[in-house]
Amino acid sequence: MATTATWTDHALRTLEDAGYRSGAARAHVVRALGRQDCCLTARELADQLRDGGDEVGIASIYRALEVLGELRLVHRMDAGEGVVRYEPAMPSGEHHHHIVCDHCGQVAAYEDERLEQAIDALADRLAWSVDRHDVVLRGTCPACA
Amino acid sequence: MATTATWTDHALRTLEDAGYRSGAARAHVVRALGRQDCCLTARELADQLRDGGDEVGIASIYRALEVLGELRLVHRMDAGEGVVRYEPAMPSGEHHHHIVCDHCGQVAAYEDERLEQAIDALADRLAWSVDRHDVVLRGTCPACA
DNA sequence: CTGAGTGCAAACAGTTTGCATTACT
DNA sequence: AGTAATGCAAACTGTTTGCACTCAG
Repeated sequence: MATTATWTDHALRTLEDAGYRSGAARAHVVRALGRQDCCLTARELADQLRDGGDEVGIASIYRALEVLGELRLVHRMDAGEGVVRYEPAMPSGEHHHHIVCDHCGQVAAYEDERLEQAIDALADRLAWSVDRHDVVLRGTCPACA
Repeated sequence: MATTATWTDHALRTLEDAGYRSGAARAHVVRALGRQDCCLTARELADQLRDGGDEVGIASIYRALEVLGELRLVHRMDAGEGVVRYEPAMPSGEHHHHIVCDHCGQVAAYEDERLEQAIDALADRLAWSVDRHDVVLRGTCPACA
């Protein structure tokens, strides 16, 4: 992820601008998220931080993720197996979607412009105001096939 | 749902063909699902059954839903707020997707042919074998706007 | 100094599992 | 008769909350 520093800085600044005080736990969470290139769970985040010597209480991780989600700095994504995954959300709105392997549980990312266009066109047709979307594909990954 | 009886019968027959014995709890779950036109949670299912005088233990409901899911008779869908929703899956493969209101939590269904085509084309391009997909839109419903 | 931020442990909600009982086949 | 299906209650898992303590502003 070429934009690692960019997102981290953007996130920290957005937090400050929104009036949040700076604290160690939240900053660690932000920095760890900035290093990711795809989604991860709260536990995975906790494990990474602990392994990196920056142990953060799980409650603080959830609280940080909640705030980041409200500020639209992270995107919550639900692979559908009872765990929520989180990933940094680019301010540009650029994003990808996920495909999950039914056998090994692996989660991969993909992008597709035509899909985005279809969703935009659909959103215009609906009486709702649509501001986000998730497309989760499921199937079998090449390794499990 | 014009296909209520059809789906219920299809499901009961598929269960029998798969070698499952017929039992009251599972049959009640199947019949209740056959009456739905959109997704509902295990608890909602339990409440409906209880209100209809057919009380079924929550464990049996989950076990029935698990079996039905394996047989591809129900589709699990995750609105992303910590509860799994289930809905009957048509043998034809015909299906719809969902849009969730951020404010009131309402879940509505929609269909879009162009979206399906985009996903089919995308699936062909990927090295994975894709057999299901979910598209969840989020935003604000007309009532909350 | 004051209150936001943090961590721990307890509380919670949804789901799953162990086990004794019931009832298809 | 034998075994799958069921229901209850206990166990589990991921997430949230209450509360005392710390630290940024």
